[in-house]
Amino acid sequence: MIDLKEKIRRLKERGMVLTTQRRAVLEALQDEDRHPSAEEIYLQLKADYPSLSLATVYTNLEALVKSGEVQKLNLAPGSFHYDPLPAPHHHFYCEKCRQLGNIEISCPVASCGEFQGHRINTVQACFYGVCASCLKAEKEEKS
Amino acid sequence: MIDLKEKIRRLKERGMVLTTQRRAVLEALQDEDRHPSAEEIYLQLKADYPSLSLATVYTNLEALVKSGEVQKLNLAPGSFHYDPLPAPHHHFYCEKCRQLGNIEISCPVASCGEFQGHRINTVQACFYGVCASCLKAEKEEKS
DNA sequence: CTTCCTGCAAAAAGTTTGCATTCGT
DNA sequence: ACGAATGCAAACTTTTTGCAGGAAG
Repeated sequence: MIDLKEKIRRLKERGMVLTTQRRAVLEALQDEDRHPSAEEIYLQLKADYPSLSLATVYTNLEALVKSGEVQKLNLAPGSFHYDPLPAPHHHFYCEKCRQLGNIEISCPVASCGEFQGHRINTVQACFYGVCASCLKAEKEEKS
Repeated sequence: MIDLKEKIRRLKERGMVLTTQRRAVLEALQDEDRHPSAEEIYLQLKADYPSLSLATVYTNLEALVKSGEVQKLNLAPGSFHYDPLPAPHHHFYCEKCRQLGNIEISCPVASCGEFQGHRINTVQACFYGVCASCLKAEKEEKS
């Protein structure tokens, strides 16, 4: 589970200002199973914060990534997605609805350290295909 | 090992024209350990084919991906890389020299089929860090 | 000779940056 | 009040697309 208050505490500790917009971006990233893109976050928040700028969303996401509170995922073609859990874990990308989410799979790959002479900082694994709910919609469409 | 003649045979079988440029792109992708970006391929070929256009490189790469001869990798931030081996395997990306290559690791993850209700088409896993040769250069720099 | 491909230029999409104004503390 | 963040616009990067001319079979 994601502890928003704890994240905010750490940000303040680092001297970061908690603006309305930054808090909103953090709140948009509260669901640990959904990993939206910058644009998705922007569109979602635009309703409640009409003056919000897309550039601000990008700036804040970058700041949160640099602080280690958010993980930037380079898994979907065309755009980055953002994950509120910064620790490496595996993902699934639906090529139909373009949603990126977690997948529960035990892949005993050493995540960090040294390997074959290379220094490993992080790992990203992603499965690509069609998600369960899109498959269901596909089936109903055919019938 | 990559059999260029076999690839060309399959392309012709599909009714694809073998132009000078398409052959050049295929040849630039002969080294199975290097996975260059479109721009890297373009710059490499530009010396031998001065009239070559970057758009042509992109067009050909897309055609080769669609034919199943080349794999498009979405692992490096900012740009796609292209892999002459279309079967899924794991990669390593050096954050310093920005080279993408293979990594020999046995990760017994079912690559395709069904998983947790999702239809899996392909898998991409990538380790991020600093490669052996960059680490070596780093060490020599310090001394 | 017909179809597909090339090269150019323009467009599109995603992301970053500069700067004056505003907000948080 | 001060430094940091916002919002806007412009710039930048990578990739895609439209189209006239050219090459492959």
